[in-house]
Amino acid sequence: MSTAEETAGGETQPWGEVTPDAARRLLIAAVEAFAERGYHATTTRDIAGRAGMSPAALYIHYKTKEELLHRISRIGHEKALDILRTAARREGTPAERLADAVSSFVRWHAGGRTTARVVQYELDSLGPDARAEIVGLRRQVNAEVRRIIEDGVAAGEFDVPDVQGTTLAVLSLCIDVARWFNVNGPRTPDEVGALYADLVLRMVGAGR
Amino acid sequence: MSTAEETAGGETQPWGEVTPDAARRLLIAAVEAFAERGYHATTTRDIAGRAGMSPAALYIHYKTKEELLHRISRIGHEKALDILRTAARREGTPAERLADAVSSFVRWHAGGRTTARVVQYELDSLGPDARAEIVGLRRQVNAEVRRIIEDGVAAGEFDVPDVQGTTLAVLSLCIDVARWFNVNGPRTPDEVGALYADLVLRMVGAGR
DNA sequence: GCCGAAGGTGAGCGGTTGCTTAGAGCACCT
DNA sequence: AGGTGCTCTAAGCAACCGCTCACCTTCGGC
Repeated sequence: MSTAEETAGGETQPWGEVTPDAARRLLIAAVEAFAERGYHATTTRDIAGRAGMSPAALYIHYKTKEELLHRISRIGHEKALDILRTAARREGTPAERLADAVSSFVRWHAGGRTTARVVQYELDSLGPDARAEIVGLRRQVNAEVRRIIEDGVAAGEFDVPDVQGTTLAVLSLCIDVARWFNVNGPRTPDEVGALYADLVLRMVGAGR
Repeated sequence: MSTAEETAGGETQPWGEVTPDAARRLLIAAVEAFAERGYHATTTRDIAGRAGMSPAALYIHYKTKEELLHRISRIGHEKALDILRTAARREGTPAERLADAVSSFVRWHAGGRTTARVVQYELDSLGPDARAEIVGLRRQVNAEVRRIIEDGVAAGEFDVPDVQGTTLAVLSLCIDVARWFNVNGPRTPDEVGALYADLVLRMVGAGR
């Protein structure tokens, strides 16, 4: 009851862990603004305004504008990694686990497009230290997908000449959903997830 | 001889059509700056400085900073469309044409990553009118790929349940190369192009 | 030798940026 | 009643932004 992770609306709200209420409102406002206009085109006044506060209130909860992006990026990557881990470590054949990983990963990028956009496309706006931390999380994301593909190859279920290259392509395909997906478009996140899971299984030669 | 399209270095230079020499230098400087820092984080002083000129010189050749981005985006999209058209309209089986289209499209995104990054990821930084024009070019890009896939389906060579969805996925896969490709990484643009052509043929079920 | 057009510069204008400061309001403890 | 944090605001500072303007140089045509 305390930290609900979903709203009735539909978009996931994984910001339950951001504890002072005002800090969470500011962070959600920042996600929306960054997703719409990009990090550099967003002003601290805009963020504070969306949260219904004065510009100075931002600096009570965050040291700089960049710290906001850093927090958003870390929490988002941890959520993405969690989704992949859950799918990768469930029981089932490699094909089932890969399909599960891709469809849920894509659902997250499509359904939470606002968040995913910031998380995936504003990495370069972070300073060196923060970026290094996020790059570490990305390596874990890569490793998780790679492991499923390696398992499939080892089991003789997949036919993949270049495991790392294919891992990169699969992740790239999923991540780019955040760029083109349109909430008012013809497809639901579920449909895109199902389509992409099928395409990825073909890429690894799982349909024999 | 007059408008060489390639340098000995390797990266394509399709800016031969930008006619006053100073205007071309400014435009190339802008491409580099936009690719590194993003449009909004780039200052006109930075662009002019890279071109070895004073900040005011920019406004002799371009009305605004946005006009620079618009020009870059239009020329880049026309080049990308040209690459796809050439591959789509050559003779050969649909599988050969699709592989050709994907590998050359990917080569362009990987080899000219600097340009491709600006072209593909700064669309939202354009104003409404300029964006509308570029969106029109993107629709033509989509149509070109879609036509190859439809031809393959009609010929019985491809097995594709969702033609438009697969078209979107193929384009998305190619475009996202501009985001992750690293010039100092382990793969050459040619290698990525060949890998991706193979993956896409699997996606459309062309390997029987 | 003079001229006008074209390309370039140094200085700077109005506006906006990220961020700071001084202080107000308010719940809570003793 | 008086102190003590905590949250938030109004005002504003120094720096920087896109862009302009008055002026200088170069150069082909006559």
